[in-house]
Amino acid sequence: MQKLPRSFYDRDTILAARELLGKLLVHHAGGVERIGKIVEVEAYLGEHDLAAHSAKGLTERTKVMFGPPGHAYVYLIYGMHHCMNVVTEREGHASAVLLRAVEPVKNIEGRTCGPGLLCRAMKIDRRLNAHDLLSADFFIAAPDDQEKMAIVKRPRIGVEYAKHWAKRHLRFYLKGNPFISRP
DNA sequence: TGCACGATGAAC
DNA sequence: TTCATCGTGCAC
Repeated sequence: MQKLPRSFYDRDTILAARELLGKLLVHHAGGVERIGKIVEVEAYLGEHDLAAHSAKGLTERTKVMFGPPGHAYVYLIYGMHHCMNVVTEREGHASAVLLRAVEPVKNIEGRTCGPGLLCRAMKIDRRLNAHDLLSADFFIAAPDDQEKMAIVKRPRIGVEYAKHWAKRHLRFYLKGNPFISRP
């Protein structure tokens, strides 16, 4: 298991999103190490992407997306669910990758097939917002034995308001994986 | 200071 | 299809 370097995040968001599939999300909390394999993601490309939170510009909430790559952007949605993103590209370019589903690997209880569910199962909440993913307690790593899997491209979920951006295939998941949030 | 509205999930 | 529930962003 090899922790991903800063350079993994400091590049094209679509490329980073696709390569995050199959990687391991690791969170140490309360003396417990929880690990999930990332199987579904969505790319949010920056201020010009009408589906991205950063389309509203630099605000208190979105400032993490404008920050340096390799940090977590965690927010509360619908007043009750948390969503976890990985900030990508150079500082000032407000892009990120939303983690939509993971496959349980270690110490995972409950379902993980959805952005809110995976945060609940891995004990991720807003306290981890802006957390550096090159830290010791919260990071993403490449497994020692990652097999090459076919990737499916689909439109993103729940962003119908984003005009033509809603049609773009910026959702990626591992073909045939049973933990995908929706087909 | 008030208010409309979600990058969701679960129930009906 | 409906609803729970609250932080954020923007209008007043």
